[in-house]
Amino acid sequence: MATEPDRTSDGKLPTIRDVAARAGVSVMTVSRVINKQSWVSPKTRSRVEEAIAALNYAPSAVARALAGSDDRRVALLYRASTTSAYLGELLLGALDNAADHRLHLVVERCDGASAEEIVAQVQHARVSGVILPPPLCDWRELIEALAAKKIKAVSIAPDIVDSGELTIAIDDKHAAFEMTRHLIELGHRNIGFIKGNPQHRASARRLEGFRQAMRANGLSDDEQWIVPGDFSYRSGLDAAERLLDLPVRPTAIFACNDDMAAAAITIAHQRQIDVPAQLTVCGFDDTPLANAIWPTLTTIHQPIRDMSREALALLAAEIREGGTANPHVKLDYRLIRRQSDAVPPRRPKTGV
Amino acid sequence: MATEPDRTSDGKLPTIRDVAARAGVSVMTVSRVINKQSWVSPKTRSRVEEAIAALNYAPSAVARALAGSDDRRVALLYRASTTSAYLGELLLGALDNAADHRLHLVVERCDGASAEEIVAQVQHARVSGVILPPPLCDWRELIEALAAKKIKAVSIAPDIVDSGELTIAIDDKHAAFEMTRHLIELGHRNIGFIKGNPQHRASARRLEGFRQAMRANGLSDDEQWIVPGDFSYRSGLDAAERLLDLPVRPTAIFACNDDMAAAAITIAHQRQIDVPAQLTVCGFDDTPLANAIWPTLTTIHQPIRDMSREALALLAAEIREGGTANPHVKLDYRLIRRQSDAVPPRRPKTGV
DNA sequence: TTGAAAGCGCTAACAT
DNA sequence: ATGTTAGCGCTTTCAA
Repeated sequence: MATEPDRTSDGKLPTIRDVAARAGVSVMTVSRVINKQSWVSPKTRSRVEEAIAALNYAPSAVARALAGSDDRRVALLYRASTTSAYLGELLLGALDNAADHRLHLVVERCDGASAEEIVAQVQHARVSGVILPPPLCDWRELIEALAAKKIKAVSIAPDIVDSGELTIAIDDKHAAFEMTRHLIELGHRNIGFIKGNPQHRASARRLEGFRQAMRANGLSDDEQWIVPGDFSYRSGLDAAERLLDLPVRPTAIFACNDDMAAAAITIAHQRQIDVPAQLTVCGFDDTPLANAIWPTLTTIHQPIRDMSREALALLAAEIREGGTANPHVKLDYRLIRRQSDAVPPRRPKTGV
Repeated sequence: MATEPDRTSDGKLPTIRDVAARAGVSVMTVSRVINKQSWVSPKTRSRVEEAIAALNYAPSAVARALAGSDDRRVALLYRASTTSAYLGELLLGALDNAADHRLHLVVERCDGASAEEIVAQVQHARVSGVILPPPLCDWRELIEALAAKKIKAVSIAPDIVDSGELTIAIDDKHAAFEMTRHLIELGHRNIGFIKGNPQHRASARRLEGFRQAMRANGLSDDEQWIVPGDFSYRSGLDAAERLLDLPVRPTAIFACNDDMAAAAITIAHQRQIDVPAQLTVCGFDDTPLANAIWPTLTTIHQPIRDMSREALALLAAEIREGGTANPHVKLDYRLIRRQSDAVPPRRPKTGV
C-alpha cells in the first residue's frame, strides 16, 4: 500500500493542476475542495477527492502562503535566556495544533534587539501573529510596538494587564496562595520564601500570593524570611543558606521555582537536615526535575504545553475571525503533593 | 533610528520591485545583488544596496522557496518519545545557524508512521533534507527509504554504519570506556552498569565501552552487574535497587544516562548509603539535571546543541555542493567530574 | 553586465 | 455551482 505521493513523469510532486486535469475540473474547483469553501456539488467534490487520493496530492504550503492573504504564519519568539526545556515544551504544544489551525509556525530568536528591531524582524518574517513567552510577555514597549503594526501577539504568563492584548496564564498569585495555605495547614508558621527573577513578573505575583496567604492567616510576612533568587539553581543555593542561617530557622521553604527548591534540598542535605522530617521544601512549575530528585518535590504544576497550544488557538481565532469571546485564557494549575512536605518537627500534636 | 521596514503607500512590505524602481534597475539585477550572483558592476551593486538599505528591504523567504529550486527547506523530524529538553537543545542548535546557511527549518513530528508514510510526509513538506535524532537515526528502513527518494538525511548519534549516509556523533563507546577507566583508576573493582533503552543503539555502544574497559583491566563484566533500564528515572530506581541488593554490592554505579544516575542516587539516599563516600554514581549526557541534584553528578558531556548545528552545516553542504569531504562528523565529549564520584570505601590506601 | 519574459503552485476577485 | 483572469514576490531561463 503506497502512501507515497505519485510523481509526474518529470519527477515532481503532483500539483493542483494535475489533480484538476485528472478530475476533469478547473484548478479553482480543486482549490475549493481543498479549502472546504463555498459550494461544490457533492458529485464534483467526490471526483476531486478521488483524484487527490489517487495522486496522493498535498497542497504546497509555500505556494499557499505566497498566494493567500498570508495570514497563516505565526512566530514563536524567544530569548536565549529561556531554558531549552521550557522552550521545548512550548514548541511541542504549539506544533501540536499548528496544523489543525492551518498555521505555519516559525521559531525566532530575538536577542538584545530593541522593541523596534524585533518588530522589524517579525515583519520581515512575514508573520501575522506572535507568541511571547516570558520574559518577552512583560515587555510593554514590545507589545505596544507590535500592536501599532497590527501584529497580533499573545502573551504567555504575563502580568494581568488592562489593555486588550491576548493572554494565556495560570493564576500565579492564587497558586502561590494555595501552596502557602497548604504549608500553613500542615502546621508551619515560619515559612521562608525564595523569590524568582525580578525580570519575570510572575515572580512578583507568586510573592504576592505568598504574602496574602501569610497575612490572611495572621502570620507575618517579614522581609527577613523573603530572600532574593533568580530562578537559577545557583541562586537557590545561596538563598537557602541565608534562610537556614536565620536565628529562627524556617520549618518550610517555598521556592519560586523547582530549580531553586532543588537547591534548597541540596543545602539541607549538606547540613544533615532531613527533608521533609525537619524541613519542608516546595517549588513551583513541576518541571521534570521535580520527579528526579530525592525526595521528590511538592510543587505547582504549570501546564506549559497546554499554554502554547491555547496561545495558538487564540491567535488562529484572532487572525481569522478577527476576535474572540475571551482574550484572556486562564488555565488550571495543580498543587502536586510529593515527598518533600510534611508537618513541622517538634510540635506536639495536641495539648502542651 | 528606525530599523523598521518602510511600507509602500498601500501598507505592504517593500518588494524586490520597489527596490528595483528606487535603484533604477531591473528586478533581476536586484535579485543578483541579493544572491551575490554572477557579475554586477560595483556601481550598480552599490546603488542597489543603498536602495535596499533605504527601504529596509528583506526578501520574502516564501516567494523564494516557491520560485527557486526549493533547496532551502530542511526538517527536524522527531517522535513524541523524545524529551522536550533534548528536542529543545537540538532545536536551538539547528536554529542557530539555519539562517547562516540560508536554510529554512521546519519541525515535524512523525509518530507511529511507517517509513513510507514518513517519506511521504517529508515530500509533502517540500523539504530536501532531514535531521534524524535518536531513535529515528537508527531506523534503517527509514534511512534507506529517504535515500531512495534522494532526500538527504543526517543522523544524529546513530550507530556507526557502512553506507554513505551522513552522521554526527560522539564516540559513545569510547566515552563509556573512559568513564569506566576513570572509575577503575579511582580504585573501583565492583562496578554496576545500568543499561539504556535498547531501542536506542547508543545504549549498546555505551555498554560495549564499559565491557571493554572492564576486560582491558582484567575485571569481569559479569552479567549480574549489568542491569536493564530504559533511560527513564523510574527504570533507574528499579535498576539501582537490583544492584544494591546484590550479595556483593558494587562500589560504583555507571548509569547510561543522567536520569537513571539521579535515580540511583535517590535509592542510595533512601538506604542511607552516602554518595560518594560509600557509593560512586555517574551518568551520561550532562543534562541540566546533573547540576541540580546533590551531590552533583559526574557525567559525560554530550554537546547536543553543537550536534544539530553541525547537522545543519552538513545538510547545507550536501544540498548545495552536493557532497562533503567528511560525511561522518565526530564531536568531542568531555568527562565532567563533579561530586558524585570518589575512591571506594574500606580500601586501605597501602599495604594490608 | 544587464534586462525581459515566463513561470513556481496556489488563491482572490470577478465572471458565468 | 464552476470557470477565468490575475496576480503573490521571487528566480530561472534566454536574449540583448
